[in-house]
Amino acid sequence: MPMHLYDSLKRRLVPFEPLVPGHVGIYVCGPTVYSEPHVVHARGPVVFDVLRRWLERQGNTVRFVTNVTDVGHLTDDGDEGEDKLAKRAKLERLEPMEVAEKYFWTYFDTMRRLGVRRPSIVPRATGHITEQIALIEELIANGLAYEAGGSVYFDVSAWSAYGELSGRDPSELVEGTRVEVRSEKRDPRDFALWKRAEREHIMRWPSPWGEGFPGWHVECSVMSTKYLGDEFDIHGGGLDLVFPHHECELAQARGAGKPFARYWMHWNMLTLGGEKMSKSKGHVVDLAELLEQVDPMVVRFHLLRSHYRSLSDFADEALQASAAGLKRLRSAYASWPSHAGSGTPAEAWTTARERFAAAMDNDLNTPEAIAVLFDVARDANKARDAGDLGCAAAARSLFDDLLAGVLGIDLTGAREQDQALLGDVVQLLLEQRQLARKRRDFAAADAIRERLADLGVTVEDTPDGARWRRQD
RNA sequence: GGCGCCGUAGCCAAGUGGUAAGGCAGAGGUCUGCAAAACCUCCAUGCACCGGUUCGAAUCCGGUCGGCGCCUCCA
Repeated sequence: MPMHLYDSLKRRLVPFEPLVPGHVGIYVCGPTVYSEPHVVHARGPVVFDVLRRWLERQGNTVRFVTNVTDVGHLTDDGDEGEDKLAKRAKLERLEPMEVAEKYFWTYFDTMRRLGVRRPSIVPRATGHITEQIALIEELIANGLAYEAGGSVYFDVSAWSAYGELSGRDPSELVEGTRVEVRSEKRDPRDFALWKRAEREHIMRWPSPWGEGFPGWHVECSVMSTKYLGDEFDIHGGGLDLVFPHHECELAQARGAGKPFARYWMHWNMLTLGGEKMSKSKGHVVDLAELLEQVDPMVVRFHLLRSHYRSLSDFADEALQASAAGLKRLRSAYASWPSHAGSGTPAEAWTTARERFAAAMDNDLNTPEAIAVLFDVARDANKARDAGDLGCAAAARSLFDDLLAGVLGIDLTGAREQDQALLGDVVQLLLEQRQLARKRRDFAAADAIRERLADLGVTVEDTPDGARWRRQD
């Protein structure tokens, strides 16, 4: 039974088969690096990080490409408004590239805290201007784009498939009240591939049509196919990118003769008290602030506790429930022995592993996979209490494998805390022992030293007080 | 106006034709000097509502009500 994924283009669950067996190419639309990351930026990276880990575990080599937009993304709509980077640069009195650098690293540092591994390649729009110009020239040659006043537009009327991804009828798009009319465009539905740079525009490159800058959608068509091939496996993004961004990407790529993505995946929005989090409405949770209050792993765990195609609510109560649940899994894990003395061998959890795999293979159903782990926790605690340490140890390696390895939930953090705690606890015992020595209760003092020695902690009395170390 | 999604216990959240996962919170119990943790038991005769199809529906169809998203920048 192969993995099944929901394909947004086909609008149904389909078996996933990589174009080249054993190799998977994934392209995910990354952020426009012009401001601090919000929680909304975390869902896609976390979900795709898990997808990547799961595919690799099936023996695939995954090339994971996430772009970073650093030019061409305008504040208002596709064709008017200021460039987001340029606007921010003015505000902060920085070079646009400085703005991009700053938020680029903030973004990836934050993602790393959430356990998101670095992409294989992180292409930037400004680094692929020549490729974008080449694609635009090809579209013009194919009769799908035209130049007007130093700008180039995609001719939607010439591409009948336009609307296939978002399920829109191109002829009805005109009816939309908010499709603006701009004189140099032949049709209000047309979108910019290349924009003429006005005199004051600070981000500009030479092109066959004069100085200008690329439209927002072109970069993804170009960079995905450059690094993954004209046809590649998975293209991902937020649900709100389906239209117009992905629709336009698809039209541009196919219009240039590229088969493009074979599977489209879109994650759903985050809500706060039932309302969609929206950057433009200021209704968002700042990630840095949130991470001061909760363990990054709680955020990751909470995101995975709902299916990626469902809404996920970040209300405080919901987040706290995740924190409490994760705490239970971690403390259970910490209570299990790391190596089996005797008892049930590793195949004790075969069924659990199968259930976990079935959930993951079913369109990455992480909530169900997590439910399996809670079942394991309960059963392993029971085994532990019954003295079946082999079974508990096997559960521990299962957690290492699935909770840490596949879902990317860090369990060593708990281990480091345990290490710190060990020191404090030994110190406490030494204080009690010192009190015993003071009242000349040497039997008690010696008992403490011997019991610690049994546990592998050597105590040595020195003129400066007691010292301890682990015997390894 | 067009397209689409959703409505499952106090909260979060799976399940998409075979008789309601899991988590949090809550109640009772075992254990315990008392707690905590852990474990056990309980916690939706019902999945917004009304019809229909079916041997059988939370799941399919129709309608009603309610919430939301996209059609502008957003992940």
